[in-house]
Amino acid sequence: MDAASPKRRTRIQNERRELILEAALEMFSQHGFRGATIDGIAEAAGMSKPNLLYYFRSKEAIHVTLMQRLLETWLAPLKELDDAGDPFAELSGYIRRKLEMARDYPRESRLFANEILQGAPRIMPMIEGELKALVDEKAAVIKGWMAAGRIARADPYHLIFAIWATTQHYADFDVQVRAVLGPQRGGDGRFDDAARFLEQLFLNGLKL
Amino acid sequence: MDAASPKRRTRIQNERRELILEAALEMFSQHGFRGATIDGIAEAAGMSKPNLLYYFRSKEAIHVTLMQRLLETWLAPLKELDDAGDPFAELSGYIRRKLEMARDYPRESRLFANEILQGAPRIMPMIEGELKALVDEKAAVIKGWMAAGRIARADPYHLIFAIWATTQHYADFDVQVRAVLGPQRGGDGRFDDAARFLEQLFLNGLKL
DNA sequence: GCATTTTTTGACCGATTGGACAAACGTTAG
DNA sequence: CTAACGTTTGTCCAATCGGTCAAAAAATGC
Repeated sequence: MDAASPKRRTRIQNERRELILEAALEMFSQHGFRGATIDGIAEAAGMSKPNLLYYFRSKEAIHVTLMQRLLETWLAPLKELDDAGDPFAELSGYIRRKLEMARDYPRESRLFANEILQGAPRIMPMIEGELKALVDEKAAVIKGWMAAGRIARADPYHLIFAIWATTQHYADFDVQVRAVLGPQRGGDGRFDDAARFLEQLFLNGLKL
Repeated sequence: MDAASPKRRTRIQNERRELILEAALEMFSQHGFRGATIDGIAEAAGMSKPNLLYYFRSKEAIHVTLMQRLLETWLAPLKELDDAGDPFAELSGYIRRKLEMARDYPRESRLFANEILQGAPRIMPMIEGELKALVDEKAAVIKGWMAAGRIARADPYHLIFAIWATTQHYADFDVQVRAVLGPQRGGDGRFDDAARFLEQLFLNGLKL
């Protein structure tokens, strides 16, 4: 069986595949799936198009590999939300981790945003599967905190959406954020300002 | 002078241009600028490609027209924020209007999101001009409310970003929201649930 | 060393892209 | 009715798209 056999890869294969995925992340996150081209990715990766297609059989194969990796990174911060911890500390930590991801991995955030914007044609199963399951689980945790009177009552799903939206905004809408804040305030400090604001908004908003 | 002359248009020209813009909104918002094709837009508008190019000289001309219209609609809700009104009522009204726009004009929201995601290559001047000026003005209004001790102190720019992010999320990430909420909770009621949650979050978050 | 396997490339393919053009077709004012 | 103008289309174009293929070049195992 070919398909089931574990893929043995040479040193060069590992290196070149990383190069390609790095270049593809740049292109897909900026232009979307249809907007990105194999020629463009190949050029950015410093190799010829047939050479790229020697390592990935198609454009979609690159995208699939990228999305699979992405989702693991993506779900990690929410997985850390701990039932047994202090609700405010847990939520505060989650917001901080998500904001750090927007700061350190903006291209991954935009890649994800592009896919969802286009109707999630290639990752719908993962959204309805893994992601929904995890959100259901953590929403129940938050609901537990509310029922125990430890934080104010609010819809836990929409709370999670709000955390996603506000944090990812600083990656997905980065050029707008920087343009509106101007040269001074739009500098490196903008993430610290955002962290302070979001901490206040969510923690105050959930006070009893 | 040709460029400066006011464009006189026949009845048919007005009708067909509207048809094209409607079809283009659908395509651009789903696939981005590069991902959308003239052939696709023409087919969706029910006409041949050369016929479409009789009404718009190029793909970019359609996009520019669409973006110009969009920005007016886009800035309207924030423009209504009234210095003289009650701060909580004003902010609450602004959130409600933005959420209604996400519900009623999701394609416009996604068109805007696509453009910003790609680095705003075609509307950067408007972002740095009109949009920044309006945000500066309204941020000053909010700052005034804070200085007067009418709402809690917080960064007004990041407050506006947070309102944008949370409301537009329900248009831009609609498929994800619906998938996570599931068939029952993801129905028509999701916008009412979102409205209730955001009202609580922001108003509680800004209480003194 | 040599034979085998892996890697790289130039040339090429059919399909699609954005757009040009002239000819044909409709509409309408006089 | 007819001339002028507005509208529509079929055909064509060069460029680019995703992808193939055979052959050359480089690395590797012995």
